[in-house]
Amino acid sequence: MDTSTHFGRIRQALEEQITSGVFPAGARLPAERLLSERFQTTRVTVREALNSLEQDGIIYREDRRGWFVAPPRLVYNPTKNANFHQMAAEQGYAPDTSLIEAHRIPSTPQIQEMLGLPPLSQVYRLRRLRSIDQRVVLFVENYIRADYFPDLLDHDLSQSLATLYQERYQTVYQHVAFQLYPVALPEQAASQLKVTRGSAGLLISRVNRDQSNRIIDCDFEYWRHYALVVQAETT
Amino acid sequence: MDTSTHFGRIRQALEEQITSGVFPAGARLPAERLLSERFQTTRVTVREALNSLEQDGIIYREDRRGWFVAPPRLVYNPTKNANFHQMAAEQGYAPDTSLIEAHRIPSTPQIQEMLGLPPLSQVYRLRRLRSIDQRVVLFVENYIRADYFPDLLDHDLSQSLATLYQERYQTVYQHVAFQLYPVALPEQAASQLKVTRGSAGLLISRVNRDQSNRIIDCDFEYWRHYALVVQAETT
DNA sequence: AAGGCAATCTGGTCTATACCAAGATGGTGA
DNA sequence: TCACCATCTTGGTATAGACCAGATTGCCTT
Repeated sequence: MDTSTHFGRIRQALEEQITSGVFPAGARLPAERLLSERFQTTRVTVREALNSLEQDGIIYREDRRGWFVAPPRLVYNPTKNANFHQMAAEQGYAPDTSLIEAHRIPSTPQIQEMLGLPPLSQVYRLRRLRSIDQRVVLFVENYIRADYFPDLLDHDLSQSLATLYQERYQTVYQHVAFQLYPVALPEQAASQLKVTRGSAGLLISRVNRDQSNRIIDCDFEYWRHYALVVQAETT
Repeated sequence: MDTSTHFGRIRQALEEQITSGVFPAGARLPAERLLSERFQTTRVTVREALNSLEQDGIIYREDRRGWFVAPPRLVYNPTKNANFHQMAAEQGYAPDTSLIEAHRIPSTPQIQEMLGLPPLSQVYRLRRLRSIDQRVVLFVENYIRADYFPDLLDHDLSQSLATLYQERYQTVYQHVAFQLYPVALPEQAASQLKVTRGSAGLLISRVNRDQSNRIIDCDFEYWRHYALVVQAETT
């Protein structure tokens, strides 16, 4: 690390205190104003150091609540039959899903194209928020073919969809196409994830097919960028 | 976009001028000082708007040279037998590779583990810089088993390794395991990519096997984050 | 024509300060 | 007991400067 600048030294000092355990994962850092006193500098410079650490995924912020030490990244394999709860549990985290909304709505052109549906088709739209160890890391929108899953909304939607499909509809994820790209989090995702609008994030969109190769749903996953490392392999 | 703030309005104004073509892909934006005059504000606020656009991958900076409009993202499929030149050409870009250095060196513990090598093994380390349409987008380090590829350094190393392996060594990429995560670019990658240390980037590391399932090389690819969208699918 | 140097332009870093708006907290009254 | 409100704390946004160091450019010298 470059310690020739004031901001570089602040960055390094904080980083050391984090890795040495003075501030453990999940801990809140001292307030910006306090840090600027401690380091004999201004808030502007402190914020540059904090932004830099945030970029690196070492800390994250919650809007007007403070800066926190980021926990280790979740390893995410989008090619495996994605089950958030199972994946998180296997890695020793305590996962949780909360349902924000669930509706049956007419599909939009974009969704029609992704799902291969004709205009005016009905889809379910789920919006859910997922956390590991009480930390919100993922805001996800699912769009699901309504004709394949009658009465879907009557079930518990805070569980894994993969599980629900399998147990109630004899349907399993078999094939997935995904796109992944770094973005700044859009308004809705940012506010749900309680981060500042424009924070770095990762958008993963997937189109899923079942055992008969029918497209059954697609989703848009907005991840906090520090929260995961994507891993996959092919043969 | 939120235009309730000064910085939000600046952001939107710039974004409109970019999407409307006033500033085409690759164009340089006016200097920060000039923008702050135009928008009747200060450099600090202008820089916040620019940082926000940068996060979104709409613009990028080159250290002390200026701000530029980002070209469309390259679609990258890490599961296909990765050939940078072929991939870029197929998408209508003009790719180029320049060799920074190529040595035969003793492997480090990290590399030994990734390649499954005993201590003291020799590997080739290549450092290369890759660009599309004259814009540097990727800094990549390759570590290659020296025992499998005698005299590798005598060949043209600014071409695709996949091509070289195939034509000279009857070896093809067959299987790849990759990890991908958002990072702040480390010192060396940032300076090679001519961006500010700490800029957002994407690190993709891969371990490649040949048709006999032998591990033949691994690499660390540091991408400018705006430069690509990762895409893959599985069956 | 080629090389080197100096002026100029650019973003990078920094100080000092101010006000705003949302989150957290604790007390008060129904 | 619980809803509400005032207060305090926090980060978010903004102003108005300043100096530094690398990149660029063009002139001047050889």
